[in-house]
Amino acid sequence: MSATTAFLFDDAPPPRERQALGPGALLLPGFALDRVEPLLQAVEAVQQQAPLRHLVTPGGLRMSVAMTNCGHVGWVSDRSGYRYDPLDPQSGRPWPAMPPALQTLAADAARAAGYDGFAPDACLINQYLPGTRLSLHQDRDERDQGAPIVSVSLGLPAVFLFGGAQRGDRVARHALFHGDVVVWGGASRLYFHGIAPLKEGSHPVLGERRLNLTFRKAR
DNA sequence: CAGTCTCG
DNA sequence: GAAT
Repeated sequence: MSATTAFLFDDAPPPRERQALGPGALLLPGFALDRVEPLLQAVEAVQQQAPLRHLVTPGGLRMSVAMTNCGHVGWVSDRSGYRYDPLDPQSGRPWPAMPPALQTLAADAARAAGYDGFAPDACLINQYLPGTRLSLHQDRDERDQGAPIVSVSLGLPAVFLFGGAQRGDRVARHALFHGDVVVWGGASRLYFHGIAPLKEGSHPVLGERRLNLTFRKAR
């Protein structure tokens, strides 16, 4: 048996190596794994100040993802459109500050993907329950579109949809697991992306849900 | 407008 | 591609 096919018969999954998803886009498998506990503790603290809630699109439709934010600004959607807001519309107070554990992870992951000096001012926290999806979209509400996007997956696995610059471009599907980080910038900064409906399941740490942390430099 | 939806 |  060759070394490259041995994994087919092992108990352990094959090693997952970093993978280019597009020009300037990289999947870093397990990059956040050794920091999960501090990350979850930080997220818990944020949620306590700014609870997860379902936003409404400009068309008036309720998003299936439950969201909250931390950092200087937070991404919000309502009947008037999308925007980054320094205040949590639900409380009228500023979003919780971005915990150092989150800021550091985002900067480290960006650097590992070739983006030095990433200093996010916004962290969107998305909770997916089974059935939750996020339709194909672009991240284009950031004033600073030179900075990359850093996305951290925790809990249940998901299928990441990664297309191209045009909505009609071919869409690739990539499995994302607990601890994975995806970074995209440069030529793929405005690429369409999304999450397929989450499959049922239970994760040993997070239970029947997936958390996604998305870091942006909005201004 | 459209981070959703549905039809073909 | 329509919708709100």
